[in-house]
Amino acid sequence: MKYPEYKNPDYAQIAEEMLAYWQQNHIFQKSVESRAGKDSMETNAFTFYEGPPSANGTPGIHHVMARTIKDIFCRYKTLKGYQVKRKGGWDTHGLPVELQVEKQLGITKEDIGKKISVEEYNQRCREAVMKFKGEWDDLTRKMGYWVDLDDPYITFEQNYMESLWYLLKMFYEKGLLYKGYTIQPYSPAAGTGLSSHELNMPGTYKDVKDTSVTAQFKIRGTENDYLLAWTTTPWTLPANSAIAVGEDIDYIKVKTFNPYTYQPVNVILAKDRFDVYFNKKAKDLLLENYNPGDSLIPYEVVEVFKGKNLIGTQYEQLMPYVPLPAPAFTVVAGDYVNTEDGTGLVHLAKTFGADDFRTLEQHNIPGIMVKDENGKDVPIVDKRGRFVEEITDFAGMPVKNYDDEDESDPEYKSTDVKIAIKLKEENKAFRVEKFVHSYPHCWRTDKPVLYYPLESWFIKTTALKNRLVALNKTINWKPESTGTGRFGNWLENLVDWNLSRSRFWGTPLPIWRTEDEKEEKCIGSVAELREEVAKANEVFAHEEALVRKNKEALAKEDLHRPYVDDIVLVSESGEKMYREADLIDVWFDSGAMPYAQWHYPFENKEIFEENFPADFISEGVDQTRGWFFTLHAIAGMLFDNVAFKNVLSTGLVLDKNGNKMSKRLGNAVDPFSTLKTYGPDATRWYMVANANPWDNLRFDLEGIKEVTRRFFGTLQNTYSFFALYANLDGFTYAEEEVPLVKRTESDRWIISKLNSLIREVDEAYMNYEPTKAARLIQDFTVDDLSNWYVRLNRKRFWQGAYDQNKQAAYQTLYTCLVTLAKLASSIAPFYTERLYRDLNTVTRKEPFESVHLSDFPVSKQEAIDADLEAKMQLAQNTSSLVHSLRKQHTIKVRQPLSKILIPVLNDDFKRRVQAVENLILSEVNVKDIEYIDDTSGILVKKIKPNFRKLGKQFGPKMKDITSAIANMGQAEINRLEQEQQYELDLPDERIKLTMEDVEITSEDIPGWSVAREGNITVALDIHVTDELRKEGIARDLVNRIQNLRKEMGLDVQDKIKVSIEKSDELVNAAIQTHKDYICAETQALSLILTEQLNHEAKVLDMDDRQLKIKIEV
RNA sequence: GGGCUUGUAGCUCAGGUGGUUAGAGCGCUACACUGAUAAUGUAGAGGUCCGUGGUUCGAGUCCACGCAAGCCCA
Repeated sequence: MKYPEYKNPDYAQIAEEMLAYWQQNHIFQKSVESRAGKDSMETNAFTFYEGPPSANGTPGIHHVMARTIKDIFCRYKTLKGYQVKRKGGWDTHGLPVELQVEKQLGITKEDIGKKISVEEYNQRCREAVMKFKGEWDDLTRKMGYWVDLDDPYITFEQNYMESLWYLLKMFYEKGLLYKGYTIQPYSPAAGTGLSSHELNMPGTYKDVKDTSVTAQFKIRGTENDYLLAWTTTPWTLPANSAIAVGEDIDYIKVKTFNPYTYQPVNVILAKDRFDVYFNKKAKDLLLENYNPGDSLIPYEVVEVFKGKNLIGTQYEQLMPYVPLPAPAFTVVAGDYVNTEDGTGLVHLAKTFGADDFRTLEQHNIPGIMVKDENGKDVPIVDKRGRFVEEITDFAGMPVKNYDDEDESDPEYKSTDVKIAIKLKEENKAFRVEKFVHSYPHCWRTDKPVLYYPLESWFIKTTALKNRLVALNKTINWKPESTGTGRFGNWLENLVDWNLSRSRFWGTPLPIWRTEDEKEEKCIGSVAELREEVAKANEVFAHEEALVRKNKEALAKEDLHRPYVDDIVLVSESGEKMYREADLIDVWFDSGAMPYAQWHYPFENKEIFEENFPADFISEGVDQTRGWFFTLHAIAGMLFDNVAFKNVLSTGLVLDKNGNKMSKRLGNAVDPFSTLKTYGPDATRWYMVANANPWDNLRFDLEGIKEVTRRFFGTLQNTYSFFALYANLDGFTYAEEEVPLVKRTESDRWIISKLNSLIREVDEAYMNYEPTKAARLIQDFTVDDLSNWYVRLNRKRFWQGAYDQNKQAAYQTLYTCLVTLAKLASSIAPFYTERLYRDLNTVTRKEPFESVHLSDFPVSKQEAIDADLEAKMQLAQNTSSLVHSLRKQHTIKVRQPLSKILIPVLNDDFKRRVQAVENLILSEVNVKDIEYIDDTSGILVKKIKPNFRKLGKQFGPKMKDITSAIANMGQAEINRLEQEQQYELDLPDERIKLTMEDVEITSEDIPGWSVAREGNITVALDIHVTDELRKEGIARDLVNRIQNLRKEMGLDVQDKIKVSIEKSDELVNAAIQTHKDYICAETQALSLILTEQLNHEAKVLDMDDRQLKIKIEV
């Protein structure tokens, strides 16, 4: 059996072949099954949760990135012996699906229930949502992402939704699910709330000219001190119940006069806003010279202070229609306060602004509310956008022009203007002016939108905030900052989770209420729903239509709208109960997947328990407040546990210029064509090796090409080299393992490096650092294995008998290759499969039919030889220096030189160089190394302070020490070396230096051309004697003959006869002297020098001369 | 407006705990190698370490304030 050899490997094709191999042999299933626990008590499960994608769009290249990361760690853990089940999943509900269907049908939300029934609409959604499942599955396979596609969880399935209901009921029973209100965009003209999507539609934001008021809020207990706050919605002023300031903003108190009432006032505003409110022209006017009505009003700054000094200040209610007790009318801190417009003090009306609501909620300050006919708290503006009775002066007035009044009529006064007039009269307005700003309008009615409290169902996440924060601290976040920063801050500033969505395609909220809202029920399972329906049907048996509808709805076996909406239940007191119309946030769907994917608790209880929480999840960083949060919230609140122990959040995939990819701009990279062109291995490798997964990736196809060439090309070349000669020699690893001590230095070195590599790569994977792992593997392959080990050992493979030395070389290289295949298999699963199988199928060293069924290599500590690694480093650096010197003098490597000189400053250094002396000599084609030490008398030394050590010790005196050491001459350095210590004179003291306090290097060898790097200095003897010249010519000749052999198409073992026409003396002598060498190298049976060659001879260029030669087989 | 991330060579990226010549690959230029060869090696050019202050004997590294880009949230 031979190792397969390939002419031009096509990596995409290799992937296709390996994919077919996996499918035929069920490798994925085996990789899971073969890792089952040895007995039932043993649990070696490594649990991974798949964040469900939505299949209503086609996958992009960023999905390849995200899924590569997921795949890497699942494969790695499998190699480490864990059983990693990966259940796939599909996210199927939500707004994007609805919008897609609406677009496709050419309808809007308005038309649902009119032009199209909810039933049909939802049916369309159900079809649309799996539209591209085929593409997704195809990509999943082609990119080598191992996930169970046959039995995925699907969020719209009845079982899945039943688990959701169960969880919702858990929340409900813990008192964590409640109905409250939230400030949302609301259109009084249309009588409906607007989604953020509707608010983002083009044309909703328009520039309008509104009346803005800077109001004066009188500070309690002062005569005439006022806080100034600015608003573009004066109609919200009657609802004011607090004022926000920025804690670090500078504020000033200014003594001046009210421009409308002319009364003296002291007003407080941000220092940065001073110029806007006070006219420079009045700066020199005196307060005492002011006359009421003067157009220029004098002013004087009397105090400057920070915002935090204002916090807690109490003020009088501005428009006291509805009284409130303290802590209302207090100054609080708001992180959103700025000084770009307004006064730097922000008026807060709890019912009419989201920030306002949140801030006041945090400070436990109530909003201004009135009771409606049912005794329920309602805002002072009704749902039609009009003031309620209690706002006596303005009762019934619309807060915006909702009555289509003619605004161009000179008599027209908006409610805002009327409020402004009243404030002016009452000495409560400091400035009133028109202000143009962008304000949202309802896309249906074109009328202004209000921010208004609307009822919603909430999960009371704030109740368990501290627990959620504490649990988060046990999670290993990659990168850490996402966990402590983005996610941690989000938890610290948690607000209750608004579950309600007014939509159609989603999981219905399982809550039924009586019309008077006094009784309610939360349903936690299908069985419970059946029971309740049975009860209702009994109580309402006389209402045939109701009973029939209830029965029909149940029979649908579907928990979606509209069926559940048709179900009427009965309350304890015998009232009818109707379902709350809301659907729940789709994030609840995905956050509940740990339970719902197993239909917990109705089925699979054990499986769930074994697989909760997840050991590992990974998604884009944009999921922080999405999936990561909902997973965490549900697990933390209901199960008092984390949902995942390790999480890697991935960055974005941008185009090569750093721009966001979009199909519209045409810079999106098609994943299918990329995989087809470059193959999945190079694509995955590039993505992982190029940047850390949490950093944004600038995706450039050129990068994939580079990876293909540099890493895969080199690895493939190394394999080809091995295969070529192993096949010739019949190496199948059948012989005994050659013990390490019997292998060469370079064998032991590469094996040492390999074992170091195993340890480091293992660590990198373990720490969820795939980029580090990829780079380590790549550097080892290219630099250590290919460019050093193989290059230096080439001859061992094609020269000489098949002896132990040669076997050691094969064994060493084989071990490196097969280990690399395993280490890299998590990232490049296809190519490494080919490599592993090409090797293992011949040797049968391991019983596995796939690299993915093998075990992760174990680093052998005893094989790691740090000293040897250091020595080889020395050899590499020294060789590099010699090459550099040759280069300077344009002496090619083929020309042998007699010696190099290396200054040695200590015995240890010398010992190390000597150990690799032969390597260096053959690498740089030099005959000898001469070591120069003190006794030679030609060494010039250089001394430098050890900054790290001396700095710690002497700190500020470093400048003096540095110059004192720089002034030490050769004699002083020698004295230090001999006595191991030295008294250093500083300007005002004398300190003792030891050898550890300095670094001594050799500077120069007088009269020689030297090269230096770090602590190595090398000098090269560039004198070429005739002997050396002849040897160089012989080598040149060998090289030319080898080229001719190749041109002639000869095989490696073919023998030849060589005739050469005589040339000058030197060449002739060279050929004669080195005849045996030339013949041996070129497989020549004879080499004859003749007077003249006929026309068949080839003419060779040998630098400055030509040579006629003839080769016969 | 807030939170978080990123900013080092033309490009993509490394640069534990501060230490005196800031590195790699690609690209470019030159040379070499030629039984791994549609490979490979060596060398060279190329830097305001985003900016400004500060701490320190010493800052790419620590601190503050900015700038730019990105994400999420308002």
